[in-house]
Amino acid sequence: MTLEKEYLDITFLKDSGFVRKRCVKCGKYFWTVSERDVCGDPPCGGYTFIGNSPFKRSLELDEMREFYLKFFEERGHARIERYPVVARWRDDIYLTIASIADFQPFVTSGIAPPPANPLTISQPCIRLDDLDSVGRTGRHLTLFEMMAHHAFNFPGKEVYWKNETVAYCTELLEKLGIRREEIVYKEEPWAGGGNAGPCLEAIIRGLELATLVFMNLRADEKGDIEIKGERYSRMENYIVDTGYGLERFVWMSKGSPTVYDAIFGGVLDRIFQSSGLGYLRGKDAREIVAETSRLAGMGYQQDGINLEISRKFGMDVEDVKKLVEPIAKVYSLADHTRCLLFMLGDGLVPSNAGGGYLARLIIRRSLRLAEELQLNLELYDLVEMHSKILGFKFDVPMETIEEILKLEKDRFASTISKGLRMVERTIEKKKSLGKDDLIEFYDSHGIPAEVVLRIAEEKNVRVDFPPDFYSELAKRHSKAVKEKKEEIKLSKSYPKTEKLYYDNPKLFEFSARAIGFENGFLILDRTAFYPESGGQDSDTGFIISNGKRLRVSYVTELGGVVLHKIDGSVPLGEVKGVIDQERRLRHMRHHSATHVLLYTLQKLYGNHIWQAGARKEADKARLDVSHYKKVTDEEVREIERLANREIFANKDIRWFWMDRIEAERKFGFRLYQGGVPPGKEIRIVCVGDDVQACGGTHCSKTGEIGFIKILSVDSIQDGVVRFEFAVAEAAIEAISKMESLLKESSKILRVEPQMLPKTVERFFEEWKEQKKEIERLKERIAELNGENLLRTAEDFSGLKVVAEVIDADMAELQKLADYLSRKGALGCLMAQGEGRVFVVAFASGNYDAREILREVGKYAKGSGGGRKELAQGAAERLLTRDELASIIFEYLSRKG
RNA sequence: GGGCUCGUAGCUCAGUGGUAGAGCGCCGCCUUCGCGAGGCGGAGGCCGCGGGUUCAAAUCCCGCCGAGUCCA
Repeated sequence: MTLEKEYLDITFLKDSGFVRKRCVKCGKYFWTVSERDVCGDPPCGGYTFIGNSPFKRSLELDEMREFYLKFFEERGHARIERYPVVARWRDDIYLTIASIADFQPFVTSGIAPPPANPLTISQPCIRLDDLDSVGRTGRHLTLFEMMAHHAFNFPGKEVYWKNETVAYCTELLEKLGIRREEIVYKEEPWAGGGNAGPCLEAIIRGLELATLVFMNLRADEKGDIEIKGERYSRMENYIVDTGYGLERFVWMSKGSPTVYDAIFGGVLDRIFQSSGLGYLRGKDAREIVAETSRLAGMGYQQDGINLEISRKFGMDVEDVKKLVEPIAKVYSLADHTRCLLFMLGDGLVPSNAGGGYLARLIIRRSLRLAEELQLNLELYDLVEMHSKILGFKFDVPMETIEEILKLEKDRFASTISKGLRMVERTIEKKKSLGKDDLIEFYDSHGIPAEVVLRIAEEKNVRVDFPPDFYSELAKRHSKAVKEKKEEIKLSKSYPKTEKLYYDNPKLFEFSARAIGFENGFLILDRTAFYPESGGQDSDTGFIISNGKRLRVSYVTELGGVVLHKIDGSVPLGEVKGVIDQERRLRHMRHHSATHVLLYTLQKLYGNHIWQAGARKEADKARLDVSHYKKVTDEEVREIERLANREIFANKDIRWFWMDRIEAERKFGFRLYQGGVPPGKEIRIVCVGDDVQACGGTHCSKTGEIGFIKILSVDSIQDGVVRFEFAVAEAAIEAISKMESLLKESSKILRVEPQMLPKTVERFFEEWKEQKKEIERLKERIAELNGENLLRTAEDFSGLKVVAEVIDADMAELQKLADYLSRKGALGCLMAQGEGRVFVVAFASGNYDAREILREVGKYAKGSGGGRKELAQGAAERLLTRDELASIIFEYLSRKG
């Protein structure tokens, strides 16, 4: 089955004079009221709006945004605030890539209701897939605002569907001054993120301004609809998912050469001025840039564009490049710095891994662009300018953004200078470079290939850029197959377990009915056992059934059903549950303390601090947070002090259920530190002044936490700091442990604990001093012994031959042998060691110490090796002096 | 989340199983009226930590800690 007939029942189109046609060039279907026979979507047509806008008047970003949102507000849509560009509510993407991403997965799947229905929003989105095209094509942006209206339809409760959507779009475009004859609706099935559906693209003068998706399919291996090679089946609910490109509307309204000229005016001026490229703003340059946009819009690649331009304007291709490339860099930089404003402003912290890497990637590209343009400004100056022009409010203050950018600049500079040294050394050593070197420099050390090539050229080493560089690189990163976690499967379906711990976390005994028992897991109708979730370890305890006590060792949850792991088996019927109170109380204290600590960190450092992970156990807890700097020891003490203040203030801890939309409106996204829970109602936990969505068990006053002790602070990756801490008894235990370490150590050194640092330092210094002294003495002993041995050495045709069994360790033997060989002697020494016999042999001239050692080894059952002058090894049997001597003389006479 | 690279003197780094090195910096002496430069000499190392293999490990293997980097 195909989606074809999905387009035929849009009566609005027919009623409004639109006719379905098949493009004579690409063969795809489109709707139009005009006589045209091509769809006009590149490459079946090109941009015809540059320098010739179909709009009534030109609009700025905020004018266009407001026009759009107001248009839909007036037509019954609720205006929704934008979501962050950092998609913390998703575990499958790092960045918000579309307006619909705001509502996935819970709203689109029907688990949670939409914040309003229908709604309209202008959602900033970041897409880095076409990073290389940004600045070059005239239309690609890393960050853009997707204006949208959404309607979520459920069986028996339809808001509106295809007709209304297309009607709205048509009306909106006409209100902006676009004549109906200009509008093309092209049929193009859409798929993405596990959903799909029919879609109409609104194309005006060659530019796709809007995409109207009618999402009514979900990915399904057994589905009967195939789109782009994947199979789908129909969903019960169906969603209007539109996307109107704010920047494209503004572009078209102005008819400027590129989208960048339309939206970055002031910033572009500033970059051109500060980089000495002002001359590229002339009229000729504008015409050439406009032409590159048209060509890129037609699908031409960079080389093709340059060639066409050179033909059309009668220029040399190299001259075209010299003109076009710097301009593309200016555009990219303007784009990237705006993207950074949103990334950093919404709290993304640069990192070497995870989502933060995307921020670092953009920062480093920007720094490189700035350098290539010899920009006389800091990145921050541009970011700040974007901020002032946009007038958006961000979570993270501009001072923090400035500091982050400064730190990242320094970091990048040190990486590059380290890299340059490394490349120079390698060239020095190898005198040549190959493909593998280039790949390793980039992949392991972050040095771009063009930088390596430049240095190689300076050093007069010829290196060719391997054509398969990127494919080779990709090969190195080919994905490893992910191991799937083993999941517990239940044979029957059970009603959701009633969770008693939500209301009363201090309920430690309860009665319930056993309604299932599978694979060692007991299922109850209600329970006070807390299943492992939200980073909090599960409870343990007992189930009492028919007077028998059965241990509960682990508790987990599967789709709302709580599973109790039981040693033994339980018959169905009435049971009593008893929870390990001490363990649970520790979990509760650690959980409440985690909230206190996070709150403290956010207060101290700012809103870029987000929970990046957490774990609460009985003995300790840990909290990972995003932060762009290392935390100093002084800061740790301050954090500890402030967190304990919150505890000593004995503030109330409260929890309640709340409508999620209301909660989001009231508290914002900062609620979702531990992730976004599903459902219409969410549980809100207030620990003092901290508010979070949380399903965990908590104390009723912060004072119950007792006190908090931070045990360690580590950086688990750039931009993520891990705090390990303990509270109350667990803290006392941890402190006792450290205390006993101190006591034990001071007992060994026989000093008071407060003297430990000084004493340890003294001992360490003395130890080093004495080690050196011993070394010197051994040297001296070796010399003295060596002199003696030389005096008693036997003579073999003028050669002094030494063969002795002495009392020494390996180090002494070696020094002795070294001395003797330097004096021109030859021979072998043996000494009884622990469990084996040490042997050294030494020689000079034509003789080889290794051969002597081998001869001795034959008799003494030993092995070893070394250099020609000095060899060492070990043997099983200690030989006598005479035995040794005869082996050596035999060797000497054989050698001649 | 996955891959790769690196932890050796204060700093930058050599060192492919056999006595731990270089350059810079530091200290002393010579030279100079003094400084710089030069010459000579010297101090400075748990070779990241813990196991293992081996007669022998900075070097090979495993684990941990730390730093860097690329990809998603």
